[in-house]
Amino acid sequence: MKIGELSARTGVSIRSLRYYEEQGLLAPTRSDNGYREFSPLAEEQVRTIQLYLGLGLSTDQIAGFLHCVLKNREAFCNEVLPIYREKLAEIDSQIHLLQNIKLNLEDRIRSILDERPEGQLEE
Amino acid sequence: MKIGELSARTGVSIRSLRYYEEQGLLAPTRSDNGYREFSPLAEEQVRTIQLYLGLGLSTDQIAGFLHCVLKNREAFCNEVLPIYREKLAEIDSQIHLLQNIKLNLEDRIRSILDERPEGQLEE
DNA sequence: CTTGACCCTCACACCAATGTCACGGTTTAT
DNA sequence: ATAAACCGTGACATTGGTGTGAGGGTCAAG
Repeated sequence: MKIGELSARTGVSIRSLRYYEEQGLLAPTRSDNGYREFSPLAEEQVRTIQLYLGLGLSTDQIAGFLHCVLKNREAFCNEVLPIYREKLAEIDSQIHLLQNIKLNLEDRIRSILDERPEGQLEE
Repeated sequence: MKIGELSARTGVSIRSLRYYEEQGLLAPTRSDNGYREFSPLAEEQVRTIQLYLGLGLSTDQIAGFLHCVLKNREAFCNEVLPIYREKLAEIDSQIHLLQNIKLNLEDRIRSILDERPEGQLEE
């Protein structure tokens, strides 16, 4: 199938599909006229890519194990687990950072409300 | 004081101080030779800017209330509270997003470990 | 007068996936 | 044959605070 059909089937923009190819995540053949020709399997492949992107992985990381997980169960691809753990640690530290900011903001909001219980105006 | 001194006093890079001026957060005068001349108050001002940046506010948002909070208590600057609330909502939604991803990752890690209790290798 | 430590402006790089032009070739249907 | 609907490549924009480098003034001490 051509890129337009793959895009329509998956909901992923043509631009992104071309980008995935550039990043080594898709490897369509080329027709005589230069058009990309995708196998029917590409549809599931694109959904798989989207799934990993949704987990916050980069195309680089996905490229490291995509060929394996397309053929095997994830559990048998040794590259996956360390990447998951790395990502999890990263997410955790982001969450902590955001929670600190959140507490700080809540404190400051509370201070303002305490200090200005009425709807006072200024400036 | 000149920009180098302000940078040394605050720990903020010269590059950033120039950027803050560009964004309307600092307004140094200029000496005859074109050098920026900062008032002693600029030091506290820079610390205040850093504080708000640390809360995740943009220079644009800070510019909206900085002149007020430098003269009054925060509670009397009406622009502050809505921005805090907006930011808080944003932070909250980011935390939720990250927590969803986190749960997802943890599930997937658990699945892998369940499915592969031994240190099996492949590929 | 020279050296070195300042200062200035302008401008590109970064991160990473996606949008969006421009410009041009191909195919399909009328 | 022509228009519409595809497809191709290339390249710039986005986000936003900061790093970095080029190229060039200013000034104080020796």
